[in-house]
Amino acid sequence: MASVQHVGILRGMSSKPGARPARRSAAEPASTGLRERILSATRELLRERRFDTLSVADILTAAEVSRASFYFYFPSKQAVLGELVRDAVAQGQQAADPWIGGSQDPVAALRAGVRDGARLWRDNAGILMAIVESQGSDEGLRALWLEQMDLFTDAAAARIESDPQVRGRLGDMDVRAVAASLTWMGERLYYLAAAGVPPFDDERVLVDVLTNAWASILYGRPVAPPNPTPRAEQV
Amino acid sequence: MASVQHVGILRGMSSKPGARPARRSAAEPASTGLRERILSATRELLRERRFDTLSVADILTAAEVSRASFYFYFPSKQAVLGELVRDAVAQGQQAADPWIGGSQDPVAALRAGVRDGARLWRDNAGILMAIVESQGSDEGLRALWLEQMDLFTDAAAARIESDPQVRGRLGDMDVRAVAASLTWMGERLYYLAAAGVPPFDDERVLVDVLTNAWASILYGRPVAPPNPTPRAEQV
DNA sequence: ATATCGTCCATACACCGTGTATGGTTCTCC
DNA sequence: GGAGAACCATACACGGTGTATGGACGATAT
Repeated sequence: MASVQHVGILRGMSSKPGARPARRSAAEPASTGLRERILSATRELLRERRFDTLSVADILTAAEVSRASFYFYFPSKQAVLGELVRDAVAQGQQAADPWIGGSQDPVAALRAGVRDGARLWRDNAGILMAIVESQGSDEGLRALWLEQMDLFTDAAAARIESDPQVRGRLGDMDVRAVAASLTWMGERLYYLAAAGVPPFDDERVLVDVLTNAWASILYGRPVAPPNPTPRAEQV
Repeated sequence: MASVQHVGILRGMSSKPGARPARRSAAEPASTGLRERILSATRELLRERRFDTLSVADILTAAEVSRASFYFYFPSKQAVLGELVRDAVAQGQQAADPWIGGSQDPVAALRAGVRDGARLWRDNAGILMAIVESQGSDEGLRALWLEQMDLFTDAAAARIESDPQVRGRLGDMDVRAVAASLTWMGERLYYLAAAGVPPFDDERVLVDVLTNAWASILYGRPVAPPNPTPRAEQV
């Protein structure tokens, strides 16, 4: 029944009905475009509340926008979230694929990538948690998220393919599948960290574990954390 | 605002208001207890529909039960799901922790455990998908799921601790964290498989990848799939 | 046998959230 | 000075949830 519509959501995100705002004569330097107001109000609300506890009415109040205006710019609450997600992911796109530049030590580069991911999630916790949680309720958001994860997977898979060492280690295993599993493991752990679930709420633990997993699977070596808190010295 | 209530959900699941049903004089051998009817009707509906597209009204129709009766047995739709989840997990509890009995080859045992997990998810796809997806909307279900995952994590952590080989390999890494990451990676991949997301919708790929991940992280060795479809021979 | 309790049903209702519709205002640009 | 863009207030239809209310029937207790 609820199946093939919803295409509008992805569209609705970039459709700007008009370009220039106007009104509010002289008074109230309150703001620029309502559209932006809605976006940032939502972003702000998401910092303290879960997406599903948020009603359009809440956003309306926070953004000081009328109901009619809201629905003029966005087809739904979900569309707003969709745009926020795209923004967040795009913003941290370079942080996207692990081992960015060809650093000398691949594991160190890997760790840096993982850490970037952690920061991205920390800075956009509410938004990213929201879309992960909306997987079950909204077709459009589900598709959007799968799409984003696919990008990450592509990057990882390409990296794996390009490294004969790693590629060989994986034998006749499905490379894309391995890449995808790594991506999704990250997604899950970052989410749990954002949700405050121990032990992942400790960023150091999170990064260690994730880095170790990637390194073990790809390079076959366990990773001693580079900054051992329990054990001092030894830079 | 929505914070500290909801304790009732976990309670509500096991509270059987009465024990023996009665009514329906002679006609309609239709059924036994309404409670069971509700449960299995929901289970059945979940086989084709996502939980959030399900209304109590739908369940009512499917179970041929009145609204009043429903709320007599369950405080909410979520409570029904909660009970279904408990049942499902308990049913496959033995399949719960990987490497069950002390099989000779630890990796083979691991693979068997992973496969059991896959089956559990296949048999209860709708229910398990539902609870994963409800993480964002319901406090009670979130707690329930975290609790279940904790059980799995406990089992894995205990196993790790008991094996000096593995324990040593992990160095000064947080063992529970590693165990938890393995658990959650599984949760994610099983979920994606159930949702039909490639490449995990292929059970063989799923099992291979997961087994390889566990083996790589714990035993430091990549795993060649035991039943290579691409390459024949070599039992 | 009658009271009462537990199981169940039908129906109705209060409440809240969503998305749409209507009609009106003010500003800009042609 | 008229068209139209960018807004606002309000109201409403719709659908879902959870809570009555009132009543029927069978079982058990008195």
